[in-house]
Amino acid sequence: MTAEKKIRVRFAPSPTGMVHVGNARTALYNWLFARRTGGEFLLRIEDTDLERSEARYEAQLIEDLHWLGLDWDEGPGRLNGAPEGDFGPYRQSERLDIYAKHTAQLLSEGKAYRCFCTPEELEAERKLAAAEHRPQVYSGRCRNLNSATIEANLTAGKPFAVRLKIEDHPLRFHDLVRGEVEFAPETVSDPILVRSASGTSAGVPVYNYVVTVDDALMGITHVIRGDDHISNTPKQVAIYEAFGWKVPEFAHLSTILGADRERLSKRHGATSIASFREMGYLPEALVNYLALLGWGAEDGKTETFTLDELARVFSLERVTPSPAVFDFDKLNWLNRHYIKLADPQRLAALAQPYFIERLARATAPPEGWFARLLTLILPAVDHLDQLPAKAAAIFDYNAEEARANPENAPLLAAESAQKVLAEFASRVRTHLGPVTPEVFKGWMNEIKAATGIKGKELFHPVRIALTGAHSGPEFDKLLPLIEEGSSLGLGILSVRQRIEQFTGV
RNA sequence: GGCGCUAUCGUCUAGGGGUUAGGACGUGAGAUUCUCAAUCUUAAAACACGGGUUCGAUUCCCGUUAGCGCUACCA
Repeated sequence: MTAEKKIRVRFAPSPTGMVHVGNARTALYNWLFARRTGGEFLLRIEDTDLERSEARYEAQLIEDLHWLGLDWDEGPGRLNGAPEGDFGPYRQSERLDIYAKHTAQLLSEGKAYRCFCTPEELEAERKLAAAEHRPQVYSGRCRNLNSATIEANLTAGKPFAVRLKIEDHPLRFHDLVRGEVEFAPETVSDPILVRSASGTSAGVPVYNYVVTVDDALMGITHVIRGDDHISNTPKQVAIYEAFGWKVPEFAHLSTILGADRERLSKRHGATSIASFREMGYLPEALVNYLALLGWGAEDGKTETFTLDELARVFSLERVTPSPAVFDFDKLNWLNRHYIKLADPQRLAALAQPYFIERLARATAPPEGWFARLLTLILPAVDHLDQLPAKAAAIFDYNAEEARANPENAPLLAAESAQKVLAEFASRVRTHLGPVTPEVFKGWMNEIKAATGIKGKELFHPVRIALTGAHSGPEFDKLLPLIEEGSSLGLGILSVRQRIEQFTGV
Protein backbone atom coordinates (compact mmCIF):
# COMPACT_ATOMS: atom_id res chain seq x y z
CA MET A 1 0.00 0.00 0.00
CA THR A 2 2.78 2.40 0.85
CA ALA A 3 4.35 2.18 -2.57
CA GLU A 4 1.04 2.69 -4.29
CA LYS A 5 -0.42 5.89 -5.47
CA LYS A 6 -1.94 8.39 -3.16
CA ILE A 7 -5.20 7.56 -1.46
CA ARG A 8 -8.13 9.35 -3.01
CA VAL A 9 -11.69 9.21 -1.75
CA ARG A 10 -14.82 11.05 -2.67
CA PHE A 11 -18.21 12.08 -1.41
CA ALA A 12 -20.70 11.97 -4.25
CA PRO A 13 -24.13 13.18 -3.23
CA SER A 14 -26.96 13.94 -5.58
CA PRO A 15 -28.37 17.45 -5.12
CA THR A 16 -31.96 16.31 -4.93
CA GLY A 17 -32.70 17.24 -1.34
CA MET A 18 -31.27 18.19 1.98
CA VAL A 19 -28.18 16.38 3.21
CA HIS A 20 -29.23 14.11 6.03
CA VAL A 21 -27.18 12.59 8.82
CA GLY A 22 -26.53 9.36 6.95
CA ASN A 23 -24.92 11.13 4.04
CA ALA A 24 -23.13 13.45 6.39
CA ARG A 25 -21.59 10.49 8.18
CA THR A 26 -20.46 9.07 4.86
CA ALA A 27 -18.88 12.41 4.00
CA LEU A 28 -17.27 12.57 7.43
CA TYR A 29 -15.78 9.08 7.23
CA ASN A 30 -14.43 9.81 3.78
CA TRP A 31 -12.91 13.02 4.99
CA LEU A 32 -11.45 11.41 8.12
CA PHE A 33 -9.96 8.58 6.13
CA ALA A 34 -8.35 10.99 3.70
CA ARG A 35 -6.98 13.22 6.43
CA ARG A 36 -5.77 10.28 8.46
CA THR A 37 -3.90 8.74 5.57
CA GLY A 38 -2.66 11.94 4.01
CA GLY A 39 -4.86 11.28 1.03
CA GLU A 40 -7.20 13.47 -0.95
CA PHE A 41 -10.88 14.01 -0.48
CA LEU A 42 -13.06 15.20 -3.30
CA LEU A 43 -16.61 16.26 -3.81
CA ARG A 44 -18.48 15.18 -6.88
CA ILE A 45 -22.02 16.14 -7.69
CA GLU A 46 -24.19 13.33 -9.00
CA ASP A 47 -26.72 15.37 -10.88
CA THR A 48 -27.59 13.02 -13.70
CA ASP A 49 -31.16 13.05 -12.47
CA LEU A 50 -31.92 16.36 -14.12
CA GLU A 51 -35.53 16.35 -13.02
CA ARG A 52 -34.84 16.23 -9.33
CA SER A 53 -31.48 17.97 -9.11
CA GLU A 54 -31.54 21.59 -8.08
CA ALA A 55 -28.82 24.17 -7.79
CA ARG A 56 -30.07 25.30 -4.40
CA TYR A 57 -29.55 21.81 -3.02
CA GLU A 58 -26.01 21.81 -4.27
CA ALA A 59 -25.39 25.14 -2.56
CA GLN A 60 -27.00 23.89 0.62
CA LEU A 61 -24.94 20.74 0.59
CA ILE A 62 -21.73 22.67 0.22
CA GLU A 63 -22.76 24.94 3.06
CA ASP A 64 -23.67 21.98 5.26
CA LEU A 65 -20.34 20.29 4.66
CA HIS A 66 -18.45 23.46 5.46
CA TRP A 67 -20.55 23.96 8.56
CA LEU A 68 -19.51 20.54 9.77
CA GLY A 69 -15.93 21.60 9.33
CA LEU A 70 -15.16 19.51 6.28
CA ASP A 71 -13.19 20.79 3.36
CA TRP A 72 -12.17 19.10 0.14
CA ASP A 73 -9.20 19.02 -2.13
CA GLU A 74 -11.14 18.89 -5.35
CA GLY A 75 -14.63 19.68 -6.50
CA PRO A 76 -17.11 22.53 -6.52
CA GLY A 77 -17.58 24.95 -3.67
CA ARG A 78 -14.12 24.80 -2.17
CA LEU A 79 -13.16 27.27 0.51
CA ASN A 80 -12.00 30.70 -0.68
CA GLY A 81 -12.92 29.89 -4.24
CA ALA A 82 -10.04 27.44 -4.66
CA PRO A 83 -9.87 25.79 -8.08
CA GLU A 84 -11.89 22.65 -8.55
CA GLY A 85 -8.97 20.46 -9.54
CA ASP A 86 -7.49 18.55 -12.44
CA PHE A 87 -9.88 15.64 -12.61
CA GLY A 88 -12.99 17.59 -13.50
CA PRO A 89 -15.56 18.38 -14.40
CA TYR A 90 -16.93 17.40 -11.01
CA ARG A 91 -20.58 17.47 -11.96
CA GLN A 92 -21.82 14.44 -13.79
CA SER A 93 -24.08 16.54 -15.96
CA GLU A 94 -20.93 18.05 -17.41
CA ARG A 95 -19.31 14.72 -18.13
CA LEU A 96 -21.80 13.28 -20.58
CA ASP A 97 -19.35 13.29 -23.48
CA ILE A 98 -16.89 11.31 -21.37
CA TYR A 99 -19.46 8.61 -20.75
CA ALA A 100 -20.44 8.53 -24.42
CA LYS A 101 -16.83 8.07 -25.42
CA HIS A 102 -16.41 5.16 -23.04
CA THR A 103 -19.61 3.55 -24.18
CA ALA A 104 -18.43 3.70 -27.77
CA GLN A 105 -15.19 2.08 -26.72
CA LEU A 106 -16.94 -0.77 -24.97
CA LEU A 107 -19.25 -1.29 -27.89
CA SER A 108 -16.43 -1.40 -30.42
CA GLU A 109 -14.47 -3.81 -28.27
CA GLY A 110 -17.46 -6.10 -28.04
CA LYS A 111 -17.60 -5.75 -24.27
CA ALA A 112 -21.00 -4.14 -24.40
CA TYR A 113 -23.91 -4.70 -26.72
CA ARG A 114 -27.17 -3.16 -27.79
CA CYS A 115 -30.21 -4.60 -26.16
CA PHE A 116 -33.46 -4.19 -28.04
CA CYS A 117 -35.66 -5.87 -25.48
CA THR A 118 -38.76 -3.94 -24.59
CA PRO A 119 -39.75 -3.17 -21.01
CA GLU A 120 -42.63 -5.60 -21.41
CA GLU A 121 -40.35 -8.42 -22.44
CA LEU A 122 -38.04 -7.72 -19.54
CA GLU A 123 -40.93 -7.61 -17.15
CA ALA A 124 -42.17 -10.96 -18.43
CA GLU A 125 -38.72 -12.46 -17.83
CA ARG A 126 -38.71 -11.21 -14.28
CA LYS A 127 -42.14 -12.56 -13.56
CA LEU A 128 -41.20 -15.95 -14.88
CA ALA A 129 -38.00 -16.02 -12.85
CA ALA A 130 -39.85 -15.10 -9.70
CA ALA A 131 -42.42 -17.79 -10.34
CA GLU A 132 -39.66 -20.34 -10.71
CA HIS A 133 -37.86 -19.08 -7.60
CA ARG A 134 -34.86 -18.09 -9.62
CA PRO A 135 -32.88 -14.89 -9.37
CA GLN A 136 -34.52 -12.22 -11.48
CA VAL A 137 -31.81 -11.55 -13.98
CA TYR A 138 -31.70 -10.59 -17.59
CA SER A 139 -31.56 -13.61 -19.88
CA GLY A 140 -28.93 -12.16 -22.17
CA ARG A 141 -31.19 -12.56 -25.13
CA CYS A 142 -29.61 -9.71 -27.09
CA ARG A 143 -26.07 -10.71 -26.21
CA ASN A 144 -25.23 -12.44 -29.42
CA LEU A 145 -27.47 -10.93 -32.04
CA ASN A 146 -25.89 -11.18 -35.45
CA SER A 147 -24.88 -8.01 -37.18
CA ALA A 148 -27.65 -8.29 -39.76
CA THR A 149 -30.30 -8.30 -37.05
CA ILE A 150 -28.66 -5.38 -35.31
CA GLU A 151 -28.51 -3.41 -38.54
CA ALA A 152 -32.12 -4.20 -39.28
CA ASN A 153 -33.21 -3.10 -35.80
CA LEU A 154 -31.16 0.05 -36.09
CA THR A 155 -32.57 1.04 -39.45
CA ALA A 156 -36.04 0.21 -38.19
CA GLY A 157 -35.37 2.79 -35.49
CA LYS A 158 -35.87 0.33 -32.67
CA PRO A 159 -34.80 1.86 -29.37
CA PHE A 160 -31.99 0.09 -27.60
CA ALA A 161 -30.19 0.18 -24.33
CA VAL A 162 -26.51 -0.59 -23.96
CA ARG A 163 -25.67 -3.51 -21.74
CA LEU A 164 -22.37 -4.70 -20.40
CA LYS A 165 -21.38 -8.24 -21.27
CA ILE A 166 -20.43 -9.80 -17.96
CA GLU A 167 -17.91 -12.61 -17.91
CA ASP A 168 -19.17 -15.79 -16.36
CA HIS A 169 -17.27 -15.82 -13.14
CA PRO A 170 -17.99 -14.88 -9.54
CA LEU A 171 -17.79 -11.18 -8.88
CA ARG A 172 -16.02 -10.42 -5.68
CA PHE A 173 -14.64 -7.39 -4.00
CA HIS A 174 -12.89 -6.53 -0.82
CA ASP A 175 -14.73 -4.50 1.75
CA LEU A 176 -12.74 -2.84 4.51
CA VAL A 177 -15.55 -3.22 7.00
CA ARG A 178 -17.03 -6.55 5.92
CA GLY A 179 -14.20 -8.54 4.40
CA GLU A 180 -14.61 -10.44 1.14
CA VAL A 181 -18.00 -10.22 -0.49
CA GLU A 182 -18.83 -12.49 -3.39
CA PHE A 183 -21.75 -12.77 -5.77
CA ALA A 184 -22.38 -15.88 -7.84
CA PRO A 185 -22.42 -15.25 -11.60
CA GLU A 186 -25.99 -16.41 -12.00
CA THR A 187 -27.20 -13.69 -9.65
CA VAL A 188 -25.67 -10.84 -11.60
CA SER A 189 -26.94 -10.18 -15.09
CA ASP A 190 -25.65 -7.92 -17.82
CA PRO A 191 -26.35 -4.45 -16.45
CA ILE A 192 -27.73 -1.59 -18.44
CA LEU A 193 -25.07 1.02 -19.01
CA VAL A 194 -27.06 3.44 -21.12
CA ARG A 195 -30.79 3.83 -21.23
CA SER A 196 -32.56 3.41 -24.50
CA ALA A 197 -33.29 6.52 -26.47
CA SER A 198 -35.62 7.01 -29.31
CA GLY A 199 -34.13 7.17 -32.78
CA THR A 200 -30.40 7.69 -33.04
CA SER A 201 -29.97 10.19 -30.26
CA ALA A 202 -27.67 9.13 -27.49
CA GLY A 203 -29.24 7.61 -24.41
CA VAL A 204 -28.63 8.68 -20.85
CA PRO A 205 -26.11 6.63 -18.91
CA VAL A 206 -27.25 5.03 -15.66
CA TYR A 207 -25.91 5.67 -12.20
CA ASN A 208 -23.97 2.42 -11.77
CA TYR A 209 -22.10 3.14 -14.94
CA VAL A 210 -21.24 6.78 -14.50
CA VAL A 211 -20.25 6.37 -10.89
CA THR A 212 -17.76 3.70 -11.92
CA VAL A 213 -16.36 5.67 -14.82
CA ASP A 214 -16.00 8.73 -12.65
CA ASP A 215 -14.40 6.89 -9.76
CA ALA A 216 -11.91 5.25 -12.09
CA LEU A 217 -11.08 8.39 -14.04
CA MET A 218 -10.76 10.43 -10.89
CA GLY A 219 -8.35 7.92 -9.44
CA ILE A 220 -10.53 6.97 -6.50
CA THR A 221 -8.72 4.29 -4.50
CA HIS A 222 -11.28 3.71 -1.77
CA VAL A 223 -15.00 3.87 -2.27
CA ILE A 224 -16.63 4.65 1.06
CA ARG A 225 -20.41 4.80 0.87
CA GLY A 226 -23.66 3.50 2.30
CA ASP A 227 -24.34 -0.22 2.43
CA ASP A 228 -27.33 0.19 0.17
CA HIS A 229 -24.75 0.08 -2.61
CA ILE A 230 -23.45 -3.38 -1.76
CA SER A 231 -25.74 -5.02 -4.25
CA ASN A 232 -24.64 -2.59 -6.95
CA THR A 233 -21.01 -3.30 -6.39
CA PRO A 234 -20.64 -6.52 -8.41
CA LYS A 235 -21.98 -4.72 -11.48
CA GLN A 236 -19.51 -1.95 -10.90
CA VAL A 237 -16.69 -4.43 -10.47
CA ALA A 238 -17.63 -5.90 -13.84
CA ILE A 239 -17.38 -2.44 -15.38
CA TYR A 240 -13.93 -1.89 -13.91
CA GLU A 241 -12.91 -5.24 -15.34
CA ALA A 242 -14.30 -4.47 -18.78
CA PHE A 243 -12.17 -1.37 -18.98
CA GLY A 244 -9.18 -3.07 -17.46
CA TRP A 245 -9.22 -0.66 -14.56
CA LYS A 246 -7.99 -1.49 -11.11
CA VAL A 247 -10.87 -2.28 -8.81
CA PRO A 248 -10.74 0.00 -5.75
CA GLU A 249 -11.15 -0.96 -2.16
CA PHE A 250 -14.66 -0.59 -0.82
CA ALA A 251 -16.03 0.28 2.57
CA HIS A 252 -19.76 0.00 2.95
CA LEU A 253 -21.13 1.85 5.92
CA SER A 254 -24.12 0.48 7.74
CA THR A 255 -27.51 2.06 7.64
CA ILE A 256 -28.57 4.56 10.28
CA LEU A 257 -31.88 3.55 11.82
CA GLY A 258 -34.56 5.36 13.78
CA ALA A 259 -35.68 4.31 17.24
CA ASP A 260 -38.14 1.89 15.61
CA ARG A 261 -35.23 0.19 13.84
CA GLU A 262 -36.41 1.38 10.51
CA ARG A 263 -34.15 3.33 8.24
CA LEU A 264 -33.88 6.86 9.53
CA SER A 265 -36.08 9.26 7.61
CA LYS A 266 -37.98 12.51 7.95
CA ARG A 267 -40.58 10.48 9.77
CA HIS A 268 -38.23 10.30 12.73
CA GLY A 269 -38.04 14.06 13.03
CA ALA A 270 -35.11 16.22 12.18
CA THR A 271 -32.59 14.40 10.05
CA SER A 272 -31.13 17.01 7.75
CA ILE A 273 -27.93 18.72 8.70
CA ALA A 274 -29.57 22.07 8.16
CA SER A 275 -32.32 21.25 10.64
CA PHE A 276 -29.83 20.25 13.32
CA ARG A 277 -28.13 23.53 12.78
CA GLU A 278 -31.40 25.41 13.10
CA MET A 279 -32.20 23.61 16.31
CA GLY A 280 -28.98 24.88 17.77
CA TYR A 281 -26.76 21.86 17.70
CA LEU A 282 -23.08 22.65 17.58
CA PRO A 283 -21.28 21.21 14.56
CA GLU A 284 -18.59 19.69 16.74
CA ALA A 285 -21.28 17.80 18.66
CA LEU A 286 -22.89 16.45 15.54
CA VAL A 287 -19.54 15.48 14.07
CA ASN A 288 -18.52 13.75 17.28
CA TYR A 289 -21.80 11.91 17.47
CA LEU A 290 -21.72 10.83 13.85
CA ALA A 291 -18.17 9.59 14.26
CA LEU A 292 -19.32 7.43 17.16
CA LEU A 293 -22.22 6.06 15.19
CA GLY A 294 -20.48 3.09 13.68
CA TRP A 295 -16.98 3.61 14.90
CA GLY A 296 -15.30 3.37 18.28
CA ALA A 297 -12.02 4.50 19.72
CA GLU A 298 -9.31 1.95 20.10
CA ASP A 299 -9.31 2.20 23.88
CA GLY A 300 -13.02 1.41 23.90
CA LYS A 301 -13.62 4.26 26.31
CA THR A 302 -13.03 7.69 24.85
CA GLU A 303 -16.24 9.34 23.73
CA THR A 304 -15.38 12.92 22.96
CA PHE A 305 -13.26 13.90 20.02
CA THR A 306 -12.64 17.07 18.11
CA LEU A 307 -12.47 16.87 14.34
CA ASP A 308 -8.69 17.11 14.49
CA GLU A 309 -8.45 14.36 17.05
CA LEU A 310 -10.68 12.17 14.94
CA ALA A 311 -8.52 12.84 11.92
CA ARG A 312 -5.61 11.42 13.88
CA VAL A 313 -7.21 8.26 15.22
CA PHE A 314 -9.93 7.29 12.80
CA SER A 315 -9.60 4.00 10.97
CA LEU A 316 -11.94 2.20 8.63
CA GLU A 317 -10.94 -1.12 10.15
CA ARG A 318 -12.70 -0.12 13.34
CA VAL A 319 -15.94 0.78 11.62
CA THR A 320 -18.73 -1.54 12.70
CA PRO A 321 -20.73 -3.37 10.06
CA SER A 322 -24.02 -3.54 11.92
CA PRO A 323 -26.75 -0.93 11.56
CA ALA A 324 -26.93 1.73 14.27
CA VAL A 325 -29.93 3.42 15.82
CA PHE A 326 -29.68 7.18 15.93
CA ASP A 327 -29.89 8.16 19.58
CA PHE A 328 -30.98 11.74 20.15
CA ASP A 329 -30.26 11.44 23.88
CA LYS A 330 -26.62 10.79 23.27
CA LEU A 331 -26.40 13.53 20.69
CA ASN A 332 -27.95 15.86 23.26
CA TRP A 333 -25.40 14.84 25.82
CA LEU A 334 -22.58 15.60 23.42
CA ASN A 335 -24.17 18.90 22.52
CA ARG A 336 -24.42 19.86 26.19
CA HIS A 337 -20.80 18.80 26.55
CA TYR A 338 -19.66 21.08 23.75
CA ILE A 339 -21.86 23.92 24.92
CA LYS A 340 -19.96 23.83 28.20
CA LEU A 341 -16.68 24.02 26.33
CA ALA A 342 -17.71 26.64 23.82
CA ASP A 343 -16.54 30.22 23.88
CA PRO A 344 -19.26 32.40 25.46
CA GLN A 345 -19.09 34.98 22.70
CA ARG A 346 -19.60 32.36 20.08
CA LEU A 347 -22.55 30.96 22.01
CA ALA A 348 -24.03 34.41 22.38
CA ALA A 349 -23.82 34.91 18.63
CA LEU A 350 -25.41 31.54 18.01
CA ALA A 351 -28.13 32.11 20.59
CA GLN A 352 -29.04 35.58 19.44
CA PRO A 353 -31.28 34.56 16.55
CA TYR A 354 -33.59 32.81 18.99
CA PHE A 355 -34.12 36.11 20.83
CA ILE A 356 -33.91 38.40 17.89
CA GLU A 357 -37.31 40.00 18.39
CA ARG A 358 -36.87 40.51 22.12
CA LEU A 359 -33.43 41.98 21.82
CA ALA A 360 -34.46 44.29 19.01
CA ARG A 361 -36.57 46.21 21.51
CA ALA A 362 -33.59 47.11 23.68
CA THR A 363 -33.18 50.77 24.58
CA ALA A 364 -29.80 50.14 26.14
CA PRO A 365 -27.02 47.77 25.05
CA PRO A 366 -28.18 44.33 26.19
CA GLU A 367 -25.04 42.34 25.30
CA GLY A 368 -23.59 42.07 28.78
CA TRP A 369 -26.93 41.30 30.29
CA PHE A 370 -27.68 38.74 27.58
CA ALA A 371 -24.38 37.00 28.15
CA ARG A 372 -25.22 36.58 31.84
CA LEU A 373 -28.66 35.34 30.97
CA LEU A 374 -27.08 32.71 28.79
CA THR A 375 -24.68 31.47 31.43
CA LEU A 376 -27.69 31.00 33.64
CA ILE A 377 -29.91 29.05 31.27
CA LEU A 378 -27.40 27.33 29.00
CA PRO A 379 -26.79 24.43 31.41
CA ALA A 380 -30.49 23.62 31.23
CA VAL A 381 -30.77 23.07 27.49
CA ASP A 382 -29.91 20.28 25.09
CA HIS A 383 -29.81 22.57 22.10
CA LEU A 384 -30.02 26.30 21.61
CA ASP A 385 -33.56 26.57 20.33
CA GLN A 386 -34.73 25.53 23.80
CA LEU A 387 -33.27 28.71 25.23
CA PRO A 388 -36.34 30.96 24.87
CA ALA A 389 -38.46 28.53 26.87
CA LYS A 390 -35.88 28.57 29.64
CA ALA A 391 -35.84 32.34 29.58
CA ALA A 392 -39.60 32.59 29.84
CA ALA A 393 -39.43 33.18 33.60
CA ILE A 394 -37.58 36.37 32.87
CA PHE A 395 -39.17 37.56 29.66
CA ASP A 396 -42.72 36.39 29.93
CA TYR A 397 -43.86 36.89 33.50
CA ASN A 398 -47.58 36.43 33.90
CA ALA A 399 -49.08 36.69 37.39
CA GLU A 400 -52.37 35.30 36.27
CA GLU A 401 -50.83 32.12 34.92
CA ALA A 402 -48.52 31.83 37.90
CA ARG A 403 -51.50 31.68 40.23
CA ALA A 404 -53.56 29.46 37.98
CA ASN A 405 -50.87 26.88 37.27
CA PRO A 406 -52.11 23.62 38.81
CA GLU A 407 -48.62 22.83 40.01
CA ASN A 408 -48.43 26.12 41.84
CA ALA A 409 -51.92 26.30 43.27
CA PRO A 410 -51.48 23.81 46.11
CA LEU A 411 -48.22 25.40 47.13
CA LEU A 412 -49.79 28.82 47.24
CA ALA A 413 -52.84 27.65 49.12
CA ALA A 414 -50.80 26.80 52.18
CA GLU A 415 -51.20 29.18 55.07
CA SER A 416 -47.43 29.52 55.33
CA ALA A 417 -47.26 30.63 51.74
CA GLN A 418 -49.69 33.43 52.34
CA LYS A 419 -47.73 34.62 55.34
CA VAL A 420 -44.45 34.58 53.48
CA LEU A 421 -45.91 36.41 50.53
CA ALA A 422 -47.45 39.08 52.70
CA GLU A 423 -44.16 39.67 54.44
CA PHE A 424 -42.27 39.72 51.18
CA ALA A 425 -44.74 42.06 49.49
CA SER A 426 -44.64 44.56 52.29
CA ARG A 427 -40.87 44.74 52.07
CA VAL A 428 -40.96 45.19 48.32
CA ARG A 429 -43.47 48.01 48.66
CA THR A 430 -41.35 50.02 51.03
CA HIS A 431 -38.04 49.28 49.32
CA LEU A 432 -36.35 51.81 47.14
CA GLY A 433 -33.98 50.81 44.33
CA PRO A 434 -33.38 47.40 42.86
CA VAL A 435 -33.77 44.24 44.84
CA THR A 436 -30.22 42.97 44.95
CA PRO A 437 -29.29 39.48 46.06
CA GLU A 438 -28.03 41.00 49.32
CA VAL A 439 -31.29 42.77 49.96
CA PHE A 440 -33.19 39.65 49.04
CA LYS A 441 -31.11 37.49 51.33
CA GLY A 442 -31.68 39.90 54.16
CA TRP A 443 -35.42 39.83 53.64
CA MET A 444 -35.60 36.10 53.52
CA ASN A 445 -33.71 35.85 56.78
CA GLU A 446 -36.05 38.35 58.36
CA ILE A 447 -39.11 36.52 57.11
CA LYS A 448 -37.73 33.25 58.36
CA ALA A 449 -37.16 34.77 61.77
CA ALA A 450 -40.53 36.48 61.87
CA THR A 451 -42.64 33.54 60.73
CA GLY A 452 -40.56 30.50 61.58
CA ILE A 453 -41.09 29.28 58.06
CA LYS A 454 -38.03 27.96 56.24
CA GLY A 455 -36.82 25.86 53.37
CA LYS A 456 -39.23 25.07 50.60
CA GLU A 457 -42.18 26.68 52.36
CA LEU A 458 -40.22 29.86 52.51
CA PHE A 459 -38.71 29.94 49.03
CA HIS A 460 -41.31 28.30 46.87
CA PRO A 461 -44.03 30.91 47.21
CA VAL A 462 -41.59 33.70 46.53
CA ARG A 463 -40.19 31.90 43.52
CA ILE A 464 -43.66 31.39 42.13
CA ALA A 465 -44.60 35.01 42.73
CA LEU A 466 -41.43 36.20 41.04
CA THR A 467 -41.06 33.77 38.14
CA GLY A 468 -44.30 31.90 37.80
CA ALA A 469 -42.60 28.57 38.41
CA HIS A 470 -41.62 26.70 41.52
CA SER A 471 -38.32 25.70 40.02
CA GLY A 472 -35.61 27.58 38.23
CA PRO A 473 -32.17 29.14 38.56
CA GLU A 474 -30.67 30.45 41.78
CA PHE A 475 -32.05 33.73 43.05
CA ASP A 476 -28.55 35.16 43.34
CA LYS A 477 -28.22 35.10 39.60
CA LEU A 478 -31.85 35.49 38.72
CA LEU A 479 -32.61 38.69 40.62
CA PRO A 480 -29.96 40.88 39.05
CA LEU A 481 -31.04 39.64 35.66
CA ILE A 482 -34.63 40.61 36.36
CA GLU A 483 -33.84 43.94 37.92
CA GLU A 484 -31.30 45.01 35.36
CA GLY A 485 -33.29 43.52 32.52
CA SER A 486 -36.28 45.63 33.50
CA SER A 487 -34.37 48.77 32.59
CA LEU A 488 -33.28 47.66 29.14
CA GLY A 489 -36.54 48.23 27.39
CA LEU A 490 -36.98 44.53 26.74
CA GLY A 491 -40.39 44.42 28.34
CA ILE A 492 -39.08 42.66 31.40
CA LEU A 493 -40.95 43.34 34.62
CA SER A 494 -39.04 44.31 37.74
CA VAL A 495 -39.38 42.51 41.06
CA ARG A 496 -41.67 45.28 42.28
CA GLN A 497 -43.89 45.06 39.24
CA ARG A 498 -44.11 41.32 39.56
CA ILE A 499 -45.09 41.43 43.18
CA GLU A 500 -47.62 44.13 42.52
CA GLN A 501 -49.22 42.09 39.81
CA PHE A 502 -49.08 38.91 41.77
CA THR A 503 -50.52 40.23 44.99
CA GLY A 504 -52.96 42.41 43.10
CA VAL A 505 -51.92 45.68 44.69
C1' G B 1 -39.67 -15.08 -4.33
C1' G B 2 -34.09 -14.32 -5.27
C1' C B 3 -29.42 -12.32 -3.73
C1' G B 4 -26.68 -9.78 -0.10
C1' C B 5 -25.54 -7.49 4.65
C1' U B 6 -26.18 -7.61 9.95
C1' A B 7 -26.89 -9.74 15.16
C1' U B 8 -22.91 -8.01 22.96
C1' C B 9 -26.93 -3.99 28.35
C1' G B 10 -33.09 -0.03 26.22
C1' U B 11 -29.29 2.75 22.72
C1' C B 12 -24.02 3.55 20.77
C1' U B 13 -20.04 0.39 21.44
C1' A B 14 -15.11 -2.40 23.58
C1' G B 15 -13.63 -7.25 23.81
C1' G B 16 -12.58 -11.97 22.24
C1' G B 17 -11.68 -19.79 22.87
C1' G B 18 -10.97 -19.89 29.82
C1' U B 19 -12.82 -12.21 31.55
C1' U B 20 -16.14 -10.17 37.88
C1' A B 21 -18.00 -9.37 29.56
C1' G B 22 -15.36 -2.97 29.88
C1' G B 23 -16.92 2.26 28.61
C1' A B 24 -20.63 5.98 27.25
C1' C B 25 -25.82 7.77 26.73
C1' G B 26 -30.32 6.96 29.05
C1' U B 27 -32.72 5.01 33.62
C1' G B 28 -32.88 4.24 39.30
C1' A B 29 -30.72 5.70 44.14
C1' G B 30 -27.78 9.03 47.06
C1' A B 31 -24.96 13.75 47.94
C1' U B 32 -25.50 19.09 47.07
C1' U B 33 -29.41 22.95 46.45
C1' C B 34 -35.36 26.70 48.34
C1' U B 35 -36.32 24.22 43.63
C1' C B 36 -34.80 22.92 38.60
C1' A B 37 -30.49 22.37 35.66
C1' A B 38 -25.45 21.38 36.27
C1' U B 39 -21.93 18.54 39.22
C1' C B 40 -20.20 14.24 42.15
C1' U B 41 -20.97 9.13 44.02
C1' U B 42 -23.54 4.76 43.14
C1' A B 43 -26.90 0.73 41.27
C1' A B 44 -29.54 -2.19 37.80
C1' A B 45 -28.94 -3.65 32.83
C1' A B 46 -26.30 -7.61 27.34
C1' C B 47 -23.31 -11.97 24.35
C1' A B 48 -30.90 -13.83 19.57
C1' C B 49 -31.80 -19.36 19.08
C1' G B 50 -30.18 -24.43 17.60
C1' G B 51 -26.41 -27.55 16.10
C1' G B 52 -21.33 -28.53 15.54
C1' U B 53 -15.53 -27.89 16.39
C1' U B 54 -13.09 -27.97 21.23
C1' C B 55 -11.14 -30.09 27.60
C1' G B 56 -13.85 -25.42 27.25
C1' A B 57 -17.67 -21.32 23.34
C1' U B 58 -20.37 -15.09 23.92
C1' U B 59 -15.96 -15.48 20.68
C1' C B 60 -14.66 -20.15 15.21
C1' C B 61 -18.07 -23.00 11.53
C1' C B 62 -23.08 -24.30 9.83
C1' G B 63 -28.15 -23.58 10.17
C1' U B 64 -32.63 -21.03 12.10
C1' U B 65 -34.90 -16.64 13.33
C1' A B 66 -35.23 -11.53 13.06
C1' G B 67 -33.95 -6.75 11.05
C1' C B 68 -32.25 -4.10 6.99
C1' G B 69 -30.70 -3.39 1.87
C1' C B 70 -30.80 -4.48 -3.32
C1' U B 71 -33.87 -6.98 -6.71
C1' A B 72 -35.41 -0.51 -12.28
C1' C B 73 -33.67 1.57 -18.89
C1' C B 74 -33.79 5.73 -9.87
C1' A B 75 -29.62 7.81 -7.60
